[in-house]
Amino acid sequence: MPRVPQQERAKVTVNAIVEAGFISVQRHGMSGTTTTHIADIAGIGVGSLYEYFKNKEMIYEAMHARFVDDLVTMLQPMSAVIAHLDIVAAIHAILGELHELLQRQDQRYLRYARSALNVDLKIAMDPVTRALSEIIIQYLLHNPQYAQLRRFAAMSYIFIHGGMFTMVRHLSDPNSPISFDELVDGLAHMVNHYVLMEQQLLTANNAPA
Amino acid sequence: MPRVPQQERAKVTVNAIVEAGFISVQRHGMSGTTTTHIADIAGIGVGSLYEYFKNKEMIYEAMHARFVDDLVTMLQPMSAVIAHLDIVAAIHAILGELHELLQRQDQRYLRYARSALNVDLKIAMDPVTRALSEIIIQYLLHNPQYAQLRRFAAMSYIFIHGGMFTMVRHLSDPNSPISFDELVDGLAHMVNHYVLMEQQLLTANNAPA
Amino acid sequence: MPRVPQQERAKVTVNAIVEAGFISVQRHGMSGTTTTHIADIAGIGVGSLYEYFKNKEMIYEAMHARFVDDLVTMLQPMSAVIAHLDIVAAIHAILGELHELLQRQDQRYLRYARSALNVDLKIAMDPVTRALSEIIIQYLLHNPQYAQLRRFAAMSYIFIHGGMFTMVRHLSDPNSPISFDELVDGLAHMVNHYVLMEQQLLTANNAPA
Amino acid sequence: MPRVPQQERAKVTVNAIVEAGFISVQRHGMSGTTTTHIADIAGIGVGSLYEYFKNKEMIYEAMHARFVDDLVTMLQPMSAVIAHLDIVAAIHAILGELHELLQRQDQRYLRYARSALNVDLKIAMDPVTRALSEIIIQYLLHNPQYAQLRRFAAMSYIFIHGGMFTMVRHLSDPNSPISFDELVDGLAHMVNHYVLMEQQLLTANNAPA
DNA sequence: CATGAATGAGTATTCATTCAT
DNA sequence: AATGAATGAATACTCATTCAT
Repeated sequence: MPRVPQQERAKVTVNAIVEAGFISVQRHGMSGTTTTHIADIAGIGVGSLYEYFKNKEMIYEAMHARFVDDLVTMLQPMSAVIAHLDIVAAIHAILGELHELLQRQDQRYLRYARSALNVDLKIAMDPVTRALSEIIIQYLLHNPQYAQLRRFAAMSYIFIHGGMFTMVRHLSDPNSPISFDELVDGLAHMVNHYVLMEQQLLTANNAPA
Repeated sequence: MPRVPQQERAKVTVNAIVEAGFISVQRHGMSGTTTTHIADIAGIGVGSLYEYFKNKEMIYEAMHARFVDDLVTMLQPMSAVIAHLDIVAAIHAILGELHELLQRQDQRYLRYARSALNVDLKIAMDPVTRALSEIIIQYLLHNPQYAQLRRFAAMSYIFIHGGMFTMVRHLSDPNSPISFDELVDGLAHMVNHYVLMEQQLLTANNAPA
Repeated sequence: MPRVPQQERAKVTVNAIVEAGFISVQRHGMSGTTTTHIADIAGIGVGSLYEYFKNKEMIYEAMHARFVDDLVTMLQPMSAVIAHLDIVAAIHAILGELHELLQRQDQRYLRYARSALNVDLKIAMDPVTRALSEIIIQYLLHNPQYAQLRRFAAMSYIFIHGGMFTMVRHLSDPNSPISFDELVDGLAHMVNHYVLMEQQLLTANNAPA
Repeated sequence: MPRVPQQERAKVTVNAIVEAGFISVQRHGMSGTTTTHIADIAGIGVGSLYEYFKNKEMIYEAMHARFVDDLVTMLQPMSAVIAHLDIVAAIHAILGELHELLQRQDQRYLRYARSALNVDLKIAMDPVTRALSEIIIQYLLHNPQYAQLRRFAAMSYIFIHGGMFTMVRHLSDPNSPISFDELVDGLAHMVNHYVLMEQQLLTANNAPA
């Protein structure tokens, strides 16, 4: 029965375990990661893992929570800045930050995402979705001309899931036929053109005087 | 040492093994699949697996090849029909076929893709990319007005990877916030609007003579 | 190094540990009992167990001593009363008390005996044997007609071990073919008939003068 | 999923595992027995245990079945002989055989019973009870004078459980206050006197006309 | 060709015991 | 005295792979 970390020392240990989890996935992949690996990297005994985590699965959950948390932490403060950019620049900004996050610490999160983005895992991306929605809402408040887009939910879903996956895949693919900048530029214009065209169509529909 | 199947009987066995692989992944998931499962389902002894495949990994490779092959086989004949459709209808047609393929045989391929589409596996999607390119080329020959799109490679990459992943994820997600039709419609209009806007911009650039 | 409890507080703790031992065996069985369980129930830290007991085994020993002690404490005062009963009533009295002891505190001792009465444990039943002997001696002093029974030691041994085991087993067996009263009655008459018959035989042997 | 042994070789292995189980319990006690011990003694790999037994528990079950089976096999043919003996001789005969069975192969079964007779284990002694009942019935057919004993079920229960346990305990106790012969003699006369006295009482009740 | 029994290195998990605070 | 975090040896069980028949 995993204990709730009460002492400061314990919190340090819990943190070390999660860190070690990322490092192990980085080194051995997710299915190649063993509890012994994690314990060794964390510099603790195997038994200690089970002081704080019911089982290996719970360590992965904690890792995922950390990942999502860092994603959200990265996204939240961007809202204010992004609202004043045009769509292409805004997406460049967001994906640039994401890129930096994934590359951080020798691609720790990229390696993790590569294994975890397997659709099997019931990855709760909800907090990320919510953080992005918040950004979009702020954006729309500053750019009301985009306010009546159709297919809003679907396009968000596609952008979040497809965009994330494509980016992780691209960053992991040494033989990609396109450059990273081309990918980001593509995603940005994909959104931009969609929005522009929608706006145009809506205007045309409303104008018919 | 796995032999190359020379007799007809051997080909039948190899086929049975690959089939059994899909069925096992369907039943137990990829990480829950064992060589014994596969052998049992295929109706042969475990030892026999190794007559035709060097190891388990090779069976997965064969399964992937089969999957890609079926994807390509599905795509190729669509070329002719699609060329005469508008973009939205064309994408609906393609994704509809893909949907049917993934649902086939009690979601055999969907279950497989769910496990396999994690970025870890060096899934060679090249043949699929090539088949799609062929469709697009045929499309452009019939619709020369779209011929000078910018970011062609990037958009293909995004569409193939992001689209595929989003679709598999959506089909596997019981709590998706959008319907399948909304997803397909979203993907179709994403492409359509991009193309229309590009065309408009290009026309504008070329006109002002 | 376990200290001998000198302070009052320490005695309280030792007692709490032994109590906790019984409760844990009751809840989790003997092989399911861990030092952590015991410490938690006793409301102390694991480390503290080792202040008073060299190891887990010693806790079990203390529990056994307590059990035997309570058995003896129960038996001793019965001597006076029993001496005035006939054999059947006497045995009913003794087994009735034993029954009550085993049922006490939600079958605390019954659960313990169930695990402990396996022959592996070198359970020292000597004090119990001695207490019973004392009862019998008192009984014989008041009932001199039974004084020259043959096989006295063997019958005591059989009664103490076999009787105890059978009773614990019966109380633990939900599907026993006989009722508890039948069991007690059986044990009582087993002894009674033996004694009566012996007496008869002895009288016959001594009489023919 | 343990396979059903089909080849002759497999049956030999299954047998070797059960044998090894007894030997390991003999050497290390039941709780000291590990799957590795058993495999080593059986001269096979650990994995092979699990080819034929779902888990360690199932091995113990097989051992118990073997033990009960040997007990029954020992008892069954005694019926004919015993019917012609007086009660004391009959019980001596039965316990003598039991003694021999427990001593066999360096006390293999004795050591097993010592651990297994723990009341915790839901040891199904039913077949043994049935075999003994058969003996008793045959005995009564030849000795109709004993036919109307009261407390028949209870006395059988006491004799089987208490007698068995007492015997195993005695054989395992180096400091027993009585000899084995005294024990057997005690059990025999316990039954004999009970029966004699019952007969006497019944006769007295029926006679007084 | 085919088999399936045998294998054993590898894995997650437990728990009595220690010891720094 | 008391604690509880840390430990790591030990354990049951799995499964890809081999090889004698």
